Amino acid sequence: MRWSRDDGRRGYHHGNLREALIRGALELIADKGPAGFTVAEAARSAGVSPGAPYRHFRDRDDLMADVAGRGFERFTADLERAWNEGRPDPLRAFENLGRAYLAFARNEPAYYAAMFEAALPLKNHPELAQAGERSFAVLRRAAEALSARAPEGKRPPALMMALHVWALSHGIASLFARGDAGRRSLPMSAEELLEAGVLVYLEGLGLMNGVEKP
Amino acid sequence: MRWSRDDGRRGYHHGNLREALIRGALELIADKGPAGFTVAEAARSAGVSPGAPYRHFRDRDDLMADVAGRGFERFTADLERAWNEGRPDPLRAFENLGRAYLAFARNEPAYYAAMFEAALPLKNHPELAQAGERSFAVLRRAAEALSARAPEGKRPPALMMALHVWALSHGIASLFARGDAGRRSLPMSAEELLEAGVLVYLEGLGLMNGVEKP
DNA sequence: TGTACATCAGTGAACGCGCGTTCACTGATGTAC
DNA sequence: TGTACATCAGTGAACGCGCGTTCACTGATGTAC
Repeated sequence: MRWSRDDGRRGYHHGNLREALIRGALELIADKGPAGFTVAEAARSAGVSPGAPYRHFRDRDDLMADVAGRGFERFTADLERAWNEGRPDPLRAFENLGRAYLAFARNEPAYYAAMFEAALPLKNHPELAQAGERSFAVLRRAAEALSARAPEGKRPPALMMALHVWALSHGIASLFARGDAGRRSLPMSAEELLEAGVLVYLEGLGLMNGVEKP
Repeated sequence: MRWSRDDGRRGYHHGNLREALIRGALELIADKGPAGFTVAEAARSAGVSPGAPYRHFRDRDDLMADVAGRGFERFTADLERAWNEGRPDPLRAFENLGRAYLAFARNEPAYYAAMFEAALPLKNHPELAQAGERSFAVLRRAAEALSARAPEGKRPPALMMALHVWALSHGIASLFARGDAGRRSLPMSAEELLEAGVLVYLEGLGLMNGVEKP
């Protein structure tokens, strides 16, 4: 079965309007935030009439949710790649995970904003809530692997660890690493701040025994 | 000098239109977020014509910045009160500070959103940036007092501590304690999550020596 | 290979709406004498 | 105490604008025969 010709030429009419709208939406969100994105302008940026998007999306929220969902998919993939199943060892893999989190927030501010600042009613978008949980699951699995380094009986709860690291990462990302005008300045890089925080936290959990301190 | 009569009756015309507009703006922001707030609706809620607000505020952003600035003032006051100059002891005072942070985010979601989600260009509102720094200064002073508990030479940098705690608090507040539909659910209270995280973090810094663990 | 038909992506005009902001005005209040 | 005047908060109508969404349509493409 073939969806398009082998030379990559687009299909009939506009072709990939759906994709073009998503790309346009991302640019708008990156420029003006989730609230500044409009269907009309996304249509314009795709060179299409204002009614055309409604062939592909029920309404504005539907388009927004699609963007956020794709964001979570990419986010999950990035986090998985960074965690790399705990290689070379859980601690370093965990640090890579943190860096990947901030890198995503920094490099994909539009996706990040759609995912966390669009305030989409999760009840109306269960598939979006699930996509978000898949991202969190990576963090949680990593926390479990790290927790398992501790002697049995002294293992910190992985769910709590994952929540702490998520909150710290999100806090740093939204206070110091976002692209817009509301960003606060910082006397060090967001990545350094996060890495230092995570190391102190793991130390506090007793998970750094036998690891040289930087 | 008297601004109004002793019986509290408002002055001539509307009287405290400025205050009424701020109150209206807060309700709107609480309901629909900073992006959903409009000057027209704030005027309506104050029972006044749509042009009237422009006697008190240059434009929409000016009103928004005023709300955010007041938010920071209250926030600073709440944090100061919770810190209470480090009484009864720095550790407990620090925990009180964390609780006060979350309490503010939870009880004053409109102020909190205006302060952290309105994406006001801080360059155009230097007095707002300063108000934000005064809030942060409370955290920083508290971190300094805590850091001073460690033996000289082993004292962690207070600025870094303050940034970590701020980021963790903000992350928890915006992921789990905000009032709107985008909130994630949580298997424990946001307060418990923050307190546990801060304790682990302080333990990691070696600031919990001689303190009983819960 | 050619033709008739079905499909459906995109058109473009229109709808009702609410916004931010301006402006000449009005009228309640404060004040100088 | 009374009067004339200055002030300025709030009016209400208007502006230009852009939005989300609908709808009858058109025309390019795919497909059945």
